[in-house]
Amino acid sequence: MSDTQTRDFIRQIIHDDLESGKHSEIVTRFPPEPNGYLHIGHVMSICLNFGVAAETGGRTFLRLDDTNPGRESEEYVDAIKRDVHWLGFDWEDRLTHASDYFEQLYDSACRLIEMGHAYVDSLSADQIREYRGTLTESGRNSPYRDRGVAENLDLFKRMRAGEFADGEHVLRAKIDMASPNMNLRDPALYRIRHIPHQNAGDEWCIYPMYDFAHGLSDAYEHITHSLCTLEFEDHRPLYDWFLDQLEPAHRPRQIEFSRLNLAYAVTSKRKLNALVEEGIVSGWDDPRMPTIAGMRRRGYPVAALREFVTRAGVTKKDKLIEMGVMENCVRETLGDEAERRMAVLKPLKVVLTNYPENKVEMVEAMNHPARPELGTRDMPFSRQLWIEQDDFMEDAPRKFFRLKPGGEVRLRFGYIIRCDEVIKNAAGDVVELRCSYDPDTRSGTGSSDRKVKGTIHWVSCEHAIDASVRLYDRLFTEANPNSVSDIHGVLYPQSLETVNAKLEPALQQLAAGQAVQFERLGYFCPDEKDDSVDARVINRIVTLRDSWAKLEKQAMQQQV
RNA sequence: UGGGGCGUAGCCAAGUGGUAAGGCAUCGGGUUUUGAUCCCGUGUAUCGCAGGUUCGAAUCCUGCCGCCCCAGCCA
Repeated sequence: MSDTQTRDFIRQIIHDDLESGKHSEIVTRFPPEPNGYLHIGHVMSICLNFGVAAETGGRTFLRLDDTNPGRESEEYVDAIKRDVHWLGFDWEDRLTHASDYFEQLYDSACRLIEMGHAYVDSLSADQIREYRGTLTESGRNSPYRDRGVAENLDLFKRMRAGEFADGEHVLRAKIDMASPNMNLRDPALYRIRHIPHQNAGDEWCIYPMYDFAHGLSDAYEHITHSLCTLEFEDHRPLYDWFLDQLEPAHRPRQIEFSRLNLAYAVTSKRKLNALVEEGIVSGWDDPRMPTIAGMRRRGYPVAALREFVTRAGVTKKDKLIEMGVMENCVRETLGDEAERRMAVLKPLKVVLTNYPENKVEMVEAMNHPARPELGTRDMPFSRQLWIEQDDFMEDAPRKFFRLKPGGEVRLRFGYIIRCDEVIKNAAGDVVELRCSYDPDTRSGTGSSDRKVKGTIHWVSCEHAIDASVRLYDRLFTEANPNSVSDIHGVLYPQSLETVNAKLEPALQQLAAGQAVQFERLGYFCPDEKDDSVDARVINRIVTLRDSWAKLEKQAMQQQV
């Protein structure tokens, strides 16, 4: 990053620390708890932590913050590693766990006891809550607060040895029960949990709390800048308190930034988990989920995600970013990269009455209008074609320049056709169009320059491939579902629509994870789990921008 | 009614005492065999409000208002 560019406030601090010589190398860490899948909010943190280190030639640790074995699991550890890698970041040999430091943490706790800064409390959880006071009233000292050093040390050792049941005792820091900052009212340091740990096995039955473990882990790893979200801001005095008391060789600095919230998406782990548990979505990687796994399966490119968090910025202001920003990032990267193909999502049959019965000709179609080097492909053209239902309207408004009775339209890369007859079923639905084509208008030939207002996409019936296409939309009707206590009331029932689509033959070769643009519709890619050569299952990543749909919507609103 | 943080256009966001960048959205227009892309143009922002300091304030001071976070043996 050049000096003339503006830096966010964290990069500014880091820049200053390098310039002043406070640090010669920047070391950061991304510290997820393995109790759920990573989501869009984590993308921000990952890009920030790995980004600032990479930009300054520093290093970043991927540290699994696994201090609460009751809700952590191997599955989440694996998913986290996969997701960070997929985003393009490499921790090399710096994959660590808070649990790697349990022994050192235990020693530090003993030292705190020896210094008279920690004690074993034997109050119950409920009693501790009572003694803590409220936001406006100070707390009271526990009757066990003045136990002697020897007794505390003995009890703590016996806690570790497994002599007590869960909840019988807890190790607490001795700070200030009258502090206006609740975090300083003798916070818990260790609790007893007789359950095995995903990484440490059953070596321990006492586990450190986040506040105690986090800052010290940062110190052990020589982290220079410990970046976290705003809700930890009033933990910083506690973070610093541990460093002040224990004086580790390296002193990290905690800096807080605001979380990134995406409109119409939840990032609360509890709510994400509920969506999965209750079967509202198919899993953590459901393409509608704002999880990294979900977005990957949906087909969002890494470059788009990284661009998105860059556009969101790093500040301390609460933010709720419009879905359109994300969609645009996806469109921009895919617009450049994705080859074009044709597919019909909601088919309507067109018969070209003046086209020979058994004739098939190949028309040449460009793979990318702005990148001729990507070449062309041949598409079969024949008497019976599928077109999009939305591309025909019986009583069309003046500005509708697609097919209408008596009207003309160009078939992309093919001929101009005219709609002569509309066939309906008994219910009055349009089931087929009889059209005639103009043989002089074949695309690319000398006489093909006759102009018509509209161009529509099509697929030859005889050659079409059937596919199940999943059309995704937002999961919620509420812009900020994070703020809603019961998400069930704000679920969007149409978040998934599956259609039986018709694909052009070249799509047979579409590989897993390969995104293409279906012309005039949007960007699509095969589903990484459900797609197969025999039964294609394709996800819609995002629609194309659609100014016609916008006009229609405005017209509707004006009528109301 | 304790403590901490934040308030610049619809959504993000620069700006750090010298007269409000940029992006996305919006709205016009042009090009176009994707109503896409691309290209042009488009914003009376009382810089949360009110006072004060100053030749000069989004930037400094005071008071107020609004929003977010904290009373887990969660992170």
